[in-house]
Amino acid sequence: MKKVTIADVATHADVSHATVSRVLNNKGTVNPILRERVLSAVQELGYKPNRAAQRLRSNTSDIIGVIVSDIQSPFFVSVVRGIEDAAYANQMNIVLCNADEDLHRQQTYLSYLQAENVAGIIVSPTWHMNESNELEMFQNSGIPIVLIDRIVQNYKFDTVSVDNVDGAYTATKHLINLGYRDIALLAGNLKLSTGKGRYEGYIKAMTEANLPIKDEYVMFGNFTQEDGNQLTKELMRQQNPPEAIFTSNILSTVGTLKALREMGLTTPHDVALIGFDDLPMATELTTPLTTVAQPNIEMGSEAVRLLLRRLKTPDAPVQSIVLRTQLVVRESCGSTMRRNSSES
Amino acid sequence: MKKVTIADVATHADVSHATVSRVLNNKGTVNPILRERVLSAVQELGYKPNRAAQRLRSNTSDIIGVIVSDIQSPFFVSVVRGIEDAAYANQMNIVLCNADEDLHRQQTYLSYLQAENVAGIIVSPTWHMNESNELEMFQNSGIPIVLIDRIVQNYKFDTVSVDNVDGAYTATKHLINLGYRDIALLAGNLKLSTGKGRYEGYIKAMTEANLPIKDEYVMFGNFTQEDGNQLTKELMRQQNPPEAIFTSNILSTVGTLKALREMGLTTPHDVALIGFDDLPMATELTTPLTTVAQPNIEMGSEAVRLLLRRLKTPDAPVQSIVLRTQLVVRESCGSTMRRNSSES
DNA sequence: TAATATTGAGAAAACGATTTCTTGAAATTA
DNA sequence: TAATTTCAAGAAATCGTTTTCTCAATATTA
Repeated sequence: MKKVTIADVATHADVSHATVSRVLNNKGTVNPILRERVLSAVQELGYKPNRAAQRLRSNTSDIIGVIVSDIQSPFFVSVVRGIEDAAYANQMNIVLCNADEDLHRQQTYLSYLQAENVAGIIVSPTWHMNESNELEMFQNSGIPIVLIDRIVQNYKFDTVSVDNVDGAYTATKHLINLGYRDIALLAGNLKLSTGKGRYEGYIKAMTEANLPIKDEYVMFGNFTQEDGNQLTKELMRQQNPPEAIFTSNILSTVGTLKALREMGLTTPHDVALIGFDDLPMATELTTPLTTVAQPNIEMGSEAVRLLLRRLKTPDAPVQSIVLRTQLVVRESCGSTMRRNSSES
Repeated sequence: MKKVTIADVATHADVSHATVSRVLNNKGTVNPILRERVLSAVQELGYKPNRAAQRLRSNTSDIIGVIVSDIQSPFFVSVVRGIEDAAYANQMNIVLCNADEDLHRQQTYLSYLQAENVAGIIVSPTWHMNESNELEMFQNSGIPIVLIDRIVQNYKFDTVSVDNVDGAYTATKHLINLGYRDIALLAGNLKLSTGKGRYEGYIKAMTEANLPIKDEYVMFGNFTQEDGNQLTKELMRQQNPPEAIFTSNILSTVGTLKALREMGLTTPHDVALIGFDDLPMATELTTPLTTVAQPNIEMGSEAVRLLLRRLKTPDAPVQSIVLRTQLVVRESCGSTMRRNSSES
């Protein structure tokens, strides 16, 4: 019931508590006999050092704060998995915070983590970010920050991201190669590095192929399932609906899938579909989904690696890791353009 | 750069640090003028109380430890979401630990959380549990534990679970009502309350309908996707494969879905399928999946509620909350038994 | 053997808060 | 006005560690 402290161990082993500390931390030298006494006293009493006291004294923490903008997104789920595994492997723990795409909530968590004096923070900031400068206070706070997935430029933080332009380019190009010309983009918020990069990749592929970029085919949402659903319906209800859709994040893709089903449309028959970021169930869908897959787990572990590196060498130059995406061809784009057959 | 402490605020406001503390915690009485001075000093210096110091002194924590056995399971993802939301609403934070169905890892985390002196722990224990008594030390440790989803009987902890027997009974009954007789069960480990309860519900429904329980139709796995995949293949390769399968957890269901696809079988044509626990993508699958849905989010929030209750009233009687499941009929069981037509 | 170096371990300081103790001043009462 | 109560705020203790300081005992060197 009562908390057992280092003093209890000391009296039980008949030494000073300084000696107990020395034994436990392998600092200094201590007589093997006393060491043995201490060790068995620790064992006997089930002593566990109080982390709060340790943290207060040594001013270090083994906690990594993780702030994601949507804890339920399959993308973040696997990123967090990657972080957790890497953290555990390095005897660190994570406190998981779900900002839920809410700036105020993100602020609350950042402030909390700072007061908590965590070792570092891995954050995928909400898209409201640029409007103010919440991360400012961390610039010189001594608490290192690693940005993951969503990068904001204004700060000198280590970052882990994916080559969004290239991924989107690859996706769009894939559609073009299959013969599609009227290709729609479900874009994300351009304030987001991901939204911006994927938009640019789309533009690049289209212009390179001399295809017109039509305003009515480029829909901007906020990377949510609801937006994906809504915008897809708008898209497909137009007089000339697109032949293909590139949904530029996973939640939009899910929204699109649901919208198409609700409208009684199928892929690739009625419209081709390629998504950004893979889905565990992608192979089991009505039509197995073609996507540009991200190395989610790896993103997580890389973020931890960067964080640990910075903790070890605080003055190392800022590092930005850009991982590559991978095109995973399944069936939702067909093997060639189907427009003619579908219009027959 | 330098950490700003209460002493800094005190000198800046030209008061003692006791006064600063009083202002910040609204304890005792303090002259409005000084209060104002303190408040603006806090503002000016950007002072944030050091949590480690607070925790050490007051011996309280606002952290809830959460240990799940698989951070990537859609089930736990939404449970955690429920926990996170409820925690945030009560100014508490969660540190998320993924035991990954590994007893040693679970132990490490439990020990960590205890040393960390968290306010309480919500845990869904791994199925290796009964073999030893890891939770023993928490019996009188003053750190309340809430068991969620998987219940172990030996301890006097508050629990949140689902009526597994009833849910499985409902699922099996649903299949029986549709005319299926050769109904297979993908059971989980019987050491797990969930595995056991769902097994019992199946048995109950079968015996009640006077249907034989055939050994070759009851497969035991460990609630993993791999087991689901493997066992389904064994099941369907038998001379007389079942007409219907009840997969008793979400990961088995996913495994089964993949197995069926790999074998070129479809639901409900070749075999009917009903799962336990719903899936976000259930409606978008090749055949929309019929399931017994669990109130995942609610389970999470209830667990937090129980924890907070116990923190407030440590001696309240142990409470066990049992939530109900809900049958969600979609298409994977067909609208009636198809055996005859499929054999034509 | 005397002088110095090394070692071992207790005493005490420090980390940054909260809370109790204490005291001087102001306010109330007789 | 003197005695007593109330109040406001500083001084000091406390939480449980880690680490520095200190000093006695032993080992090493000349």
